[in-house]
Amino acid sequence: MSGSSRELAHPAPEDFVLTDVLFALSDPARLTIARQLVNGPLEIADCRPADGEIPKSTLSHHLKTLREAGIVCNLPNGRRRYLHLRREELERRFPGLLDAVLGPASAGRRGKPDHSQ
Amino acid sequence: MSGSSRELAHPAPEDFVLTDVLFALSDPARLTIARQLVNGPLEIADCRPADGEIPKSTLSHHLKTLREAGIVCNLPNGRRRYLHLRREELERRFPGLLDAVLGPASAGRRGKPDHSQ
DNA sequence: CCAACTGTTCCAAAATTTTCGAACGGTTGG
DNA sequence: CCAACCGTTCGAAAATTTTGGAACAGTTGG
Repeated sequence: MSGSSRELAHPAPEDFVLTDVLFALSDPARLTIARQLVNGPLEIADCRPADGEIPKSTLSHHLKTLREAGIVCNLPNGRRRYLHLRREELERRFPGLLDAVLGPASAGRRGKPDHSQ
Repeated sequence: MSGSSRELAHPAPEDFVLTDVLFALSDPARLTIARQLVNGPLEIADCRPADGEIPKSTLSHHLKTLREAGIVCNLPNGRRRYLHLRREELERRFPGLLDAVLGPASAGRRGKPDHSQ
């Protein structure tokens, strides 16, 4: 009845490390995931790019990187999970960072030119 | 006589890729270098951390990563070189990003806790 | 109860990044 | 002119990250 499948560890805001946050967001796939959360929480299955192109273990690893950096919170919800941005906490720790990063729609990919804007 | 040793390639602002910028700044050594440039241009030799702990080829690679991301401009100056932040261009392309990243003095290192602030 | 479902963790291979010695290439002090 | 300098590039080894299949662990619909 209590909503507790497996609670994952989330760092406290004072333990957020700037370079870890930047690193987590420096991957196109992870940045895309973070951008999808701007409009509110999402179930993990709904964070997938297109079809089911990306293996679930790979997605899970990306989510772990985002979670350990303090960017997202991953909460159990029945047999699913909810993912949401830790906006307030990130804003307090690194003012302006999230807005600057998630604002532009130019994710791009390392090594390949980006023409999305 | 003309100040031209070897001109390095610098990307145009419209070619800056956000993930590349974030990646370049996600390394503690590179973030530190970028922070040292906030107060104005520096000769490369003056960007060194402490003594001469870091090999020059390693430093050069970090500078290359920063340069190719569009974060710094590396200009020949006699037999030395000047390094400076591309502030205006970065600000135009990714408003608020540089201020958010270079402002806090919490570089930290991946894996190790940071207590600098 | 239990089969199906969701998503994490384990493990190992592939890819990328980091590091640094050595070689090289302009530039200039003397 | 040329030896010393500064810093980049080359090349290869070490370290880290990325990827994904397989196993595992809650949760719940029927």
